[in-house]
Amino acid sequence: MPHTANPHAELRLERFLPYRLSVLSNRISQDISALYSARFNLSVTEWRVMAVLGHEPGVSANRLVERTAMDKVAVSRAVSALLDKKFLLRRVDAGDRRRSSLKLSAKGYAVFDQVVPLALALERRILSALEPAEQTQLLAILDKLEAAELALGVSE
Amino acid sequence: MPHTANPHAELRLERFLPYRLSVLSNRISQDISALYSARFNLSVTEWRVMAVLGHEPGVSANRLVERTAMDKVAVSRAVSALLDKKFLLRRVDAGDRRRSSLKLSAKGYAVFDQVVPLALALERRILSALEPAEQTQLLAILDKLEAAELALGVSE
DNA sequence: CCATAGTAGTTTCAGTTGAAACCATTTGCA
DNA sequence: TGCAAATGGTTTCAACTGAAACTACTATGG
Repeated sequence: MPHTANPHAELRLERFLPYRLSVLSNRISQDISALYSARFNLSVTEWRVMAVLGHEPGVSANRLVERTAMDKVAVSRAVSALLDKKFLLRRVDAGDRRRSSLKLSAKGYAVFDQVVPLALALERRILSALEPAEQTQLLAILDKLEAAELALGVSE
Repeated sequence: MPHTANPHAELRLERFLPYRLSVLSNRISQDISALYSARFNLSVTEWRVMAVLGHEPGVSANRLVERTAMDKVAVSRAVSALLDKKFLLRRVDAGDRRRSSLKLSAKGYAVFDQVVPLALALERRILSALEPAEQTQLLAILDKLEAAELALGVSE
């Protein structure tokens, strides 16, 4: 039975790609943050900073900004919170005294070494919902979307 | 040349699925919101509420919460902002006076009808970075991940 | 050298957010 | 009935956020 045409634009939010990505990614981020937020009293921003420093010790705050896609205010605050918690060491750069070099302290590494396996396990658990072929496809798709998004955005 | 083993856990943020999803989805959300935030003075939350109501007129605030994955405080505020802007009509439910039924006003539909095509065009533009086969794959993968995430989370 | 411009990082301030408390109403059920 | 529990929705309050202003330092061009 044909019905009267809807005179308005059609959009089904639950089929709309950007919306789906946003909801999915927020839910996953929450799951991940549940791994460390309560146990180690870390915010998402703080954890991201630690994650970069665990892999790339000695970088500057500025480089953290590039690597984490967070803004410099957020990074500055995360770094100072982590310094308060003694998870980080800061050394002012001899050559350029505006800049300083950051790395995890022993205490910071202790946390990092506990969180990383949990995070990787959760990632595997999520991926395990997919066939091996789909896992490969997803990675390829993400590469392309990231590249396209950079091209798109140029974010004024 | 073999190097000394890194004694610490290994995590490369830029290869870590949850992180990649989060960055990608935030960038895309920003692109979308650029379509309506300045022009129509809408926040993301407000737009989402309008998007649901454009498709499902007459639902309650509570149902908006289910459908948008936003919390009820956010929905409550978005609804009241949209009422102020005269984009929405509210009618208290006769049967249950705690509840009310919401829909877009003519003014609201005018905005909705302008934004929807822009949003869909952007979605197509993003998907056009992928081969047709990949587009299909992505949708299948999203379905599975969403289902798995629901199973995982149970998000207390 | 000095002055101007640029960069690294921090602080301020004005929103925005969400958890918890709240109010109004309805639903069970003794 | 009538009263405790549940539900729809709003308000409050404290924490979080980002743009813009700021401090400190370095680079550059005259």
